[in-house]
Amino acid sequence: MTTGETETPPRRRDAAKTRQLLLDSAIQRFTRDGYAATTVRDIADDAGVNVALISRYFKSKEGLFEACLTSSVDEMRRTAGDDTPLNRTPEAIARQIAGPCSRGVPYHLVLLLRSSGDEAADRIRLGLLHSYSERLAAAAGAAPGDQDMLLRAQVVLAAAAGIALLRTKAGMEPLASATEADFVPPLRDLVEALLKPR
Amino acid sequence: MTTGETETPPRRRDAAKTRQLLLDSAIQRFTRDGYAATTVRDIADDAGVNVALISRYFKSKEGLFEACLTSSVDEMRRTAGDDTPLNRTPEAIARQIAGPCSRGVPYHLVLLLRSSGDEAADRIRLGLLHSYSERLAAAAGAAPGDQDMLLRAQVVLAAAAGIALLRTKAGMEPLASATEADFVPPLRDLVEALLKPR
DNA sequence: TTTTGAAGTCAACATCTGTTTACCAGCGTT
DNA sequence: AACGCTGGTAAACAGATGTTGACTTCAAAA
Repeated sequence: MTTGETETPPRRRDAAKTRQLLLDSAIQRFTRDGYAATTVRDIADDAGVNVALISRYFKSKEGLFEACLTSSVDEMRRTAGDDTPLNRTPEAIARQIAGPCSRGVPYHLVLLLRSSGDEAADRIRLGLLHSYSERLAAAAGAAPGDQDMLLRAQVVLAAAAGIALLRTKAGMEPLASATEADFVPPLRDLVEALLKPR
Repeated sequence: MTTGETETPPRRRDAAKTRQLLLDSAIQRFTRDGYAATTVRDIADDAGVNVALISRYFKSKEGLFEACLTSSVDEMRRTAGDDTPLNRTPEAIARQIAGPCSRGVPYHLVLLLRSSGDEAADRIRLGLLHSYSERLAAAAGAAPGDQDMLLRAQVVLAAAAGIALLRTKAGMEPLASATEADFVPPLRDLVEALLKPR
């Protein structure tokens, strides 16, 4: 055989699809390795396209990172979104936090933790974190403007982010290989304790 | 005046002190910006010495990072150390987590979260995280080998790390500028809920 | 079929980054 | 005072990295 691999047909030209391919690869890399440790060549290779296309479609590496954040934020709003607050029992919240760290809320939270030093990216990040924590506070039955409960909601959010990070990165047992079912009971306790009506 | 700044006398020659200067600057940078986003020139400039000294005293950037972790771990063991478990009430634990994020446990935890991709560094990190979580579980009255309680202790640790990270990085209000006193009540609730004897 | 514009590639660029090598300067010893 | 050792500096190197501009190739419109 002439080519080393199982010959993929030369990939029909499609700007939108290529853009999405780059976006997906970038999200994976940025989430796993962080902004600074990821090179545009890594991303392009993962996507199987040429490096120059990153500059073309996203203007720059920072532009690509912003696009990743925006995409992640959108998907987060869609999936973990604006369903009725009544549904958001501690159990349901805990289950979201405990979800698989390869996708879902924990996955997005880890990306949200990544920083590029770019100001626009920081605003996007802050926007989601803040709105999410407000929804969390509301779900706990807090009146709008209840700063104490808002702080507690943000503590929950921060805790979820930290847990997601350590689950994937540190390899600390038994946390690293605990199943979703293992996580729900402690996390339910955590959410209940922090978000209980006062 | 001939020099632009308030003339410091040309810094007496002292290898140990210079080494420590580099270590301090490196810890600050690595903690704030992460491993990949920090350059050895940044560190050297902060310390006011020549870049080449990093290679001399720490062999390489990775060597310096390992030294930072080791130093941080040592100090953590010393300060938040092996005092009698009886003293470690939920209140005391919460107070440690709520401490100033510019030093103390939260500060060290953020550095511990940083990754260089280096295997030796990962071992150091993992070592502390694991031993710390075991002490936490023991303080909660868990029998040795109680995997369930160990998992809960690691959740506490991860939560503390996430909170420390978001406190310093994201600028999310009211969390970012909450005082130590603001943090203690919610964190006491968190610790009690997760580490209560079962 | 020819034309045309967009999709994709290639190679070069300027800069940055970690590291090394050769050199200089202070301080104690003899 | 001369020596030597060690702390410190400067400059250069090789490789990596983000970005750009010219070029090629494909597919649809004319």
